[in-house]
Amino acid sequence: MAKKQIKKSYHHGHLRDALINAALKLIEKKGVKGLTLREIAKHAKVSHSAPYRHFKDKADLLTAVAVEGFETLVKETHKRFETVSGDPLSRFRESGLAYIDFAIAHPSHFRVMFGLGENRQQTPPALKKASGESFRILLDSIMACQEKTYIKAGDPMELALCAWSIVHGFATLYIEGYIKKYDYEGNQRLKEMITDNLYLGLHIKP
Amino acid sequence: MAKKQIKKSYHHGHLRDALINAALKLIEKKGVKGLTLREIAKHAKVSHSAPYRHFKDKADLLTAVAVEGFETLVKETHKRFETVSGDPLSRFRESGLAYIDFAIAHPSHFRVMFGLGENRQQTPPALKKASGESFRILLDSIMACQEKTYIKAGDPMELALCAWSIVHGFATLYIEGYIKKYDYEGNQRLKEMITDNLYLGLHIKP
DNA sequence: AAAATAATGTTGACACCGGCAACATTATTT
DNA sequence: AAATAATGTTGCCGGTGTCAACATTATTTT
Repeated sequence: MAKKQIKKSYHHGHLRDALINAALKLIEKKGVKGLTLREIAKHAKVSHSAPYRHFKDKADLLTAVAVEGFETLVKETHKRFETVSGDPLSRFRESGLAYIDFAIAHPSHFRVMFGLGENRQQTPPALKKASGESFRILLDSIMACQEKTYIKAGDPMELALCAWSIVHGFATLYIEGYIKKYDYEGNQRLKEMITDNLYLGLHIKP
Repeated sequence: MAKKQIKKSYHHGHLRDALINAALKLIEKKGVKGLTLREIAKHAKVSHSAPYRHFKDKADLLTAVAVEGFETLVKETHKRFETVSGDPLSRFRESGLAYIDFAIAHPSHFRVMFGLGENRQQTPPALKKASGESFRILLDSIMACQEKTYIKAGDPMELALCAWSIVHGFATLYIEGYIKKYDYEGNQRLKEMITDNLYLGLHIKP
């Protein structure tokens, strides 16, 4: 509720969040490549050097944006769980579809979430945590499915990795333009086919 | 064979290729992000503006690098086909493993091959063609498998997309550091598990 | 063969970018 | 009230992509 302050003071008050939001807006509009620290600062109505009081450098800001992405992905996935039966298999399936839909809805944001690697020595802890929580959803639903023998036995970690791979691969190929021949309904079908093929691979009973 | 010329002339002779090679070397060493047009030119012993006689801009050069990547991927896949039985199922499997191994062996190059999308209006024709030839391998082996009823019936295009998705997703997640807990042998196992899970999804007979 | 033209490479400039240091202003602690 | 920390600004630096103007060489035309 400390949001509607009249901005008159020298200090901004919520600059860190404002910068992340500005970055998000600019990313959606102009993509990651054209994203500039100075333009972000300008949008937050602050000088070009101000961001350095809140972020070590540009990559650090982008890491925060990526974290934000994983967090909203988790939120949206949970929201979609409520629109579907409590059956663990339905949840498993829904988590994959939510992942793909998120990527398609926010391609640039999605790229930031995964396009930071770039010879990085190691993943920043905040990012590791956020992405881990997203992965956790997949892992949990797989284990729940295993308990009901919907999914074959085996290291759930590895099975989850397989599941993640297929939805991530599809999402990536889609937003990079390698899957285009199908209109929206066609893609809807494709998405389902992907999860179905995966299920066949992990299923016990058809 | 026109390669061993004494370089003394004002004109370079093979500058286009030289630039692509220089870019490849620099990409392997310093990653995509740190890649600079001026440094590429310097490595090719040419002024910072010379590349513009052969490429429209930096993105155009990177597109050429991406094309080169798909071409060598195709070559390496064919090479590996010779190390394996002529059975279409073995070839199908080998094409997936070759894809993953290529990405792991040349992560930066792989990123260039897929990291250009970035709100691109449409894929450049040369890139579309090169990537299409790579996809063609997958498509052909799937159709060959279908003829022998190794793989279930259905639009081979969609099945190939599923196969591509899973290996591409795994490769991407691996090089971005999201799959790290396993040493090399472990990953070998994982790679095989991925293709195996995929096969179970596409198989007719176990 | 000479001249005209095209292709290819160089130099120098421009605006912009990320990042840093030095300084200004405001919050917080002592 | 004074000292200190936090936060924001200004000005600068080297480096980058790109372009225009110019230089040199290759190719085509006459």
